Amino acid sequence: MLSLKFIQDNPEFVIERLAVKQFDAREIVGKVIANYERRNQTQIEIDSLKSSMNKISKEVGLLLRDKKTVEAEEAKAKTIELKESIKKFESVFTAIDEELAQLQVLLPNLPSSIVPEGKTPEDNVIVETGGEIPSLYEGAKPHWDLAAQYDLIDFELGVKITGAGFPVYKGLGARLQRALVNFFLDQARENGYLEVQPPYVVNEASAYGTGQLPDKEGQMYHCNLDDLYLIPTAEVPVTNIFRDVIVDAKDLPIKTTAYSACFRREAGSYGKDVRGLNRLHQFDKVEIVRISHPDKSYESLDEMVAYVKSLVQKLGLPFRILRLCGGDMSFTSALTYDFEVWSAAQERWLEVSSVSNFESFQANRLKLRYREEGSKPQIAHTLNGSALALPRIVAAILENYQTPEGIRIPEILTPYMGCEIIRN
RNA sequence: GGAGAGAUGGGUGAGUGGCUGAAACCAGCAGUUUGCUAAACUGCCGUACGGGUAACUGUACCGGGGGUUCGAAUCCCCCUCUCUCCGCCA
Repeated sequence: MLSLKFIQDNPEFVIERLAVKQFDAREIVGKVIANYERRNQTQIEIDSLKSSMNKISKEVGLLLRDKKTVEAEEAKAKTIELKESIKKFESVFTAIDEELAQLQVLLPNLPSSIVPEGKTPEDNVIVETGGEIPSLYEGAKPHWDLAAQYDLIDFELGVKITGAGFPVYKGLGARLQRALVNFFLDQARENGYLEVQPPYVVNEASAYGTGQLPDKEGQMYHCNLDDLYLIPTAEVPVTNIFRDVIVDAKDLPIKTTAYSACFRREAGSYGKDVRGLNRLHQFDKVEIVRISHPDKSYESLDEMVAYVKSLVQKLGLPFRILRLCGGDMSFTSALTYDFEVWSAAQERWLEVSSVSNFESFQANRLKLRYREEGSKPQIAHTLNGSALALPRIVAAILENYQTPEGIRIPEILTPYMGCEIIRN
């Protein structure tokens, strides 16, 4: 979330930047500033009343010690009125503060200066394309047919066990999952990311910390009995490692990676683009997360984009990188690059990664700070990216690498797969 | 699931109503001493929100919330979490 002070100091800037995200912030910014000022005024009142109160209490203590009972009683009497005023002002303060907090979470993050104007995905800017779009042979199939033909993925079995969107991977299909996860983790490690294995279930504080709560509540599976949430991405537990933490500036950037299963309800997305592996309720993903110095976060973002690019290139998949326009960006992001790979049989681009700089937006909520030698703690910047999400990568591999003889395995994966081609 | 214990600053840990934002020790930082290292000694060493150009200063915070009291880390109530033992179990 944006800091109150920043909003107060730069109201016009906030409004102008949020317009790029197609968000009209005028009313909220006005209310935030008004409430913030009222809150501070109230705090001044309360603090001075409490200060008087503390003084009197101290006096009473001293008087009683000296056995001056009468004077002590007189002093006590003076507190009655003070106490009431404090109570009154405090309830006002609490009300204002709560309203302020509610308003504050309504404001999205400001898009960075290079975010393109625009409302829909059509307005995203293609910043790079690479790889060669394969021309398939006559009779080439979409991945869901290939998955069935080679008995790699059983969607119906998943329906029986759980429901739609929970496929069962079998044989070389299962092995391909494991191969990709291992490949991605090995690459991340070689690039200096610390591998962690986080919980797949998080508490409310964590879900709030990364911004899933309060607004995206319906997108997560919730375990009622224990009031815990299934993670929609490893970003949640991994970023929350740093909640309420003050890190040493010289340790920045902190680079962390994690594999996890991801669980998403995908409420309201039925019917469109949900065939096969295109949209699942449970899928595997390797995530990279960085904590950066504010002056270096865009450098970090560039490195992460370059890293993700190296992955799709090593897999030999045709890709393009998009800089998301204001209207297509997430609530929390300041700048996002999406990676898409070409799915040759579906003849469409599939999003496989999203790499974002959140600047201080998440860190503010997380109270994630860094300390420069000898100075006060400052809010850090957080970034994350998928590196990569498996299902659509699998879809693209199956489709792009299919031949009449079988599905070839990208060379880089053959050590992990133990074979070069998937045949019947 | 049953029984018990506990939650204090970066760590260990003292503190049962007032001069305690919190002893002591360890770690850390700065300095003195020293041929180097080590040791010893001295000082510093929490966070947040306010006010102030600033020096500085007010308030809050001892798991969270409420209560008693002139005054709460300390007493009372509720909640959460952690640990130990037993049971069950990968």
